[in-house]
Amino acid sequence: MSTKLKDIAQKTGFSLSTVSRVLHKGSQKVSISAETTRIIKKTAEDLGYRPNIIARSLRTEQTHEIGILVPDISNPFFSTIVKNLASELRKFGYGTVVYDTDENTSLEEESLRQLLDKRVDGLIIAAVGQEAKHFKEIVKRGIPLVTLDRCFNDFDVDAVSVDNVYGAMIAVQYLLNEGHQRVAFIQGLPGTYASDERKKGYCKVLDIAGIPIDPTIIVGSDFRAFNGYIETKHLLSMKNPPTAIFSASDLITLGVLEALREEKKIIPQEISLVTFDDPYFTKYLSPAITAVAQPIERMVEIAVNLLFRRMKNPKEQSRRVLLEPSLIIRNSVLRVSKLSAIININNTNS
Amino acid sequence: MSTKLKDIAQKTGFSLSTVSRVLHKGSQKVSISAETTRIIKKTAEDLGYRPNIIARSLRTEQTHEIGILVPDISNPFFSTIVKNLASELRKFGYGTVVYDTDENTSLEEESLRQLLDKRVDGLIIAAVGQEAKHFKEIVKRGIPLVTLDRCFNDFDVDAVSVDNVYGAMIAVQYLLNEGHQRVAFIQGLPGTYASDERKKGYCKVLDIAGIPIDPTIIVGSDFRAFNGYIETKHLLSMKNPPTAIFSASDLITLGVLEALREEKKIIPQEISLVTFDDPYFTKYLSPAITAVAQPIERMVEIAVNLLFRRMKNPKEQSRRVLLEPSLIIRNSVLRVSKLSAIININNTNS
DNA sequence: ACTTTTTGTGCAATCGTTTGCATAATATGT
DNA sequence: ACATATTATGCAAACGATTGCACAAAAAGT
Repeated sequence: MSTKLKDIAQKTGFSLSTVSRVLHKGSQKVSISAETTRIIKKTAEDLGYRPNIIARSLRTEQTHEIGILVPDISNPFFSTIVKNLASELRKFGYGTVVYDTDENTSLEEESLRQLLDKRVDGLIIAAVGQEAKHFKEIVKRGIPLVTLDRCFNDFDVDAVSVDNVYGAMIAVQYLLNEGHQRVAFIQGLPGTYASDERKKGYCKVLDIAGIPIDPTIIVGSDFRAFNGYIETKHLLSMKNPPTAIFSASDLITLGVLEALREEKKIIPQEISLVTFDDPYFTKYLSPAITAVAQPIERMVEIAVNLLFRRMKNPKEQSRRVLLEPSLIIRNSVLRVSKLSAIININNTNS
Repeated sequence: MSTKLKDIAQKTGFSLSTVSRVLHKGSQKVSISAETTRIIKKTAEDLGYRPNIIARSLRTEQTHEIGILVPDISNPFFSTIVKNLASELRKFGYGTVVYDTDENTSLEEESLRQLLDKRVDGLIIAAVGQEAKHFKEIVKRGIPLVTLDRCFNDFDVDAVSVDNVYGAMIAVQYLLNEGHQRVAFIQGLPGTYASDERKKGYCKVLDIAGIPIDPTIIVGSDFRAFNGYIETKHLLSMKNPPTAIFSASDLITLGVLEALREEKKIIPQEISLVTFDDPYFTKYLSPAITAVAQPIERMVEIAVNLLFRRMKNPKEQSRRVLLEPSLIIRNSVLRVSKLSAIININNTNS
């Protein structure tokens, strides 16, 4: 087996405690002679000592692991988040344990239980829905938790997300200003924070512009590509089809693209498109798609920050950080009339 | 704190050992009365007992965790693999610890060390390059290891991968049969198994077809999108540009698409394109891209199988499984002349 | 009725660390 | 020169589980 403290103790003649104290920087309360330190460190090096973190965790009741819960790791938006989280947390000496909840609340509960069984020191989660009772339980138990991207309305917890209402507003505003009057919205899973907020933004702008909201062109039921596909097919088949589509997420947009290709509709000549999320592939498409970009690196950085703050100071008032998304204008929107009534919105969202 | 065995022992009056034996199905060598079992199970339930897996791991020297190493989790090919691995391993009661090596050998070594520190029970890896000495070390130490996707030439270890040579061959064969004479190859990181094998296949078909290999149109230096972008720009600027591009991976292809869009080249009218890998977005593009698809689910299944077999039987002869990829023909290739010399290849790769 | 086997339970060691407390040796202050 | 402070080290008890061994009681075999 691998070397342990005992081996080093035996070889050097020092006690287990002394060896432990030398090799474990933490406990500086006690002093150790320079010579002893040297000898022990050298011996440890020679023997290729690596601490048994399992034993350490058992004793210290800390794992230095952060649990991460995402709805779908194969979605590039989340895999990018996971990648960034891992590298950010690594800087602070923390590892990550990632679970994919498959946009499924019961799998989410199950995964959460597993993470707790693993005794993670904290959690960063992008929740499936608005069902928060299992998470509230966690927080009550004093386990640091930060929500990322997906927020809870009725749960006061550290959170970071993009301002989804505002993001939807700038997208729809842009479409209207280019002269579109009939803009469809393909939403994600109703009940999820991201989807509902985006819908709010969509409605708000139509309202400001004085365009009546037509519920028949607010469609969609989840965040996957197939949803985008099926709803686009449906929208195109209407007697009075929309001239533009605003899509609630990157995957949905993929489905939209597939349907448009099948139906031989040319973007933007025959239909315009704006999407929420700016996955890496949007800029490679022809035409490139106009998109609402989320500052992922910044979100991740803030999430980690909030988490560590919480870990240091468990009693502190919780904070909710909303970041401003930006509209990246590419070539997927047709200007259908000369500018008439330019509408203007301000980001007055809390 | 959470309930532990001791609490249950105290509450029921039985000893720690008895409680442990009831709650831990494993040790069936000893029998326990049905009544006792009932009482203890009920009490455990009531108290919401959850075993401390850290303590358990310390004692049993098993973590029930499998370490996974991938070069880039934000690449959809690998994030799909990770997702599938996690769900497949979960079926067997194993968790996963995922590390992203960022296509970087020294980060790979570092990650490997971390995984060992975590005492994972086995490893499934997609290695960065052909540098295998750190992995050989692992195998010598008796830790079960399976390589996935990326194989080592000079390292006899359980491995599963697609037949990359064959995959490249069917792709290039198809291009030639559609009448292309000048086919460029944009490779990935030279020295990696995947890239080198695909290049072999490319060369082999040209050889069979009697077309001399032009080293100036074998380009590229890594698996990322920017590589595809820059090399496509370069290929298009040649005095004698290729009529078709065969791209070694999905991300490279994204870069190719970006460059083609910038240069206003229409696919397939002005340039044809076939890509290795069949990431989920290929079918959403217009035109849809012809691609060499890898049977990811099958690869994952086999990798997990090999791993468990190895864990059961450490001495067994190692196996290497090569799966057959398939060409998914879509609309990114132009037929440039009527069929003349149809070439035929057989999958005679070992 | 007396061995032998089976069944049910408990004792105590162990896994590899960390850390509060005790203590010996040395240094410092007066 | 003596009291006190500081420095350097070791002892032993945790952390929460698993498991070989011992042993009593009950069942089975003769």
